[in-house]
Amino acid sequence: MNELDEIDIKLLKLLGEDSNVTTKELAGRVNLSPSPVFERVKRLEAGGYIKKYIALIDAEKLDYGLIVFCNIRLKQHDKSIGHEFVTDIMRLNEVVECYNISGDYDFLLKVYARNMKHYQDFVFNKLGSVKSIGSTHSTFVMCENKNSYNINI
Amino acid sequence: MNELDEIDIKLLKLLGEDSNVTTKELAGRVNLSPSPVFERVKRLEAGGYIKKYIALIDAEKLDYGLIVFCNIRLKQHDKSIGHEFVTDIMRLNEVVECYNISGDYDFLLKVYARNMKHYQDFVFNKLGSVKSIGSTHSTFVMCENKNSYNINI
DNA sequence: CTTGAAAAATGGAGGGT
DNA sequence: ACCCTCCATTTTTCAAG
Repeated sequence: MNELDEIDIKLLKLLGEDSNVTTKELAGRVNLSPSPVFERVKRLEAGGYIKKYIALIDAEKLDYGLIVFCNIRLKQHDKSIGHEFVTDIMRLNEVVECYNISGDYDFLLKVYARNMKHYQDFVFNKLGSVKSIGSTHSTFVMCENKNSYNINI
Repeated sequence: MNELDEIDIKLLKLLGEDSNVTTKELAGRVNLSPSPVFERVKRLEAGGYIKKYIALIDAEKLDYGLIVFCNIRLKQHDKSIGHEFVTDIMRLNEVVECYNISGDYDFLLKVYARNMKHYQDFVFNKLGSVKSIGSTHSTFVMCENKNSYNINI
């Protein structure tokens, strides 16, 4: 699969906002019949343009109302320490996202916690036992103004 | 809807990772028949535990391979300036996420750009024309090690 | 891309524990 | 209150044109 035309882009946009639409509905939106739309979507899936389909779960409803961005500086910067850090961090289910970043810190984590007490416990007991960590700096989210989960095309 | 039992949590977990599973498949995973599973999922949707279903689009495939976390400090901190900033920022389609945060900066944006040149253009021309912004600080993502998009329960 | 038809999933009725 | 089996309807999926 090489190039996407405008209809493919439109389909990606629509599915990126709501994947529960029927092929029929999608077809109506792009002025085609269901079959070609079905084929296009399958092609977008096979080509890796659509990675997967997920349900978005409301973290607040599950009493995980606190979002924290946790900056992390490693003790050392060789490859094995970095790899060790990532595998350690992957096991922590409070960590939803992990990025290797430029700047003063090495990694940025997005963390979901129930409350401050829970976050404190996370930092002291869970991060505290990850040996590759040098120091951390937490930035607390006061309000999530926008999260589209996808590129806006 | 008040309490979730273990089966509901399991269903949320499964759907949060892959929402393309059939009710039958889900039923097998939680050792129930399709009907009660179907009813539970509908209850989870109606109760707001499942916010929506989306397709995850591969940004790199669409030539948006650069992720930047952009910290923003406002000029002033009254409510109307904050509101003005958020509405201005919402219009920028490079901005995927926007958080009101604690600390040295007021907002944290997650930005998708095609490349450095595009990001430079975004900062100078798009952020540059948002009057409420005082200063910015960009942190570039070198590697996205993990992104589960959902709470890990 | 269209039509059209087989296969499968959804979503509900009715009954049982 | 919760679950099950069964069935009509809708949707998906895949031919052939």
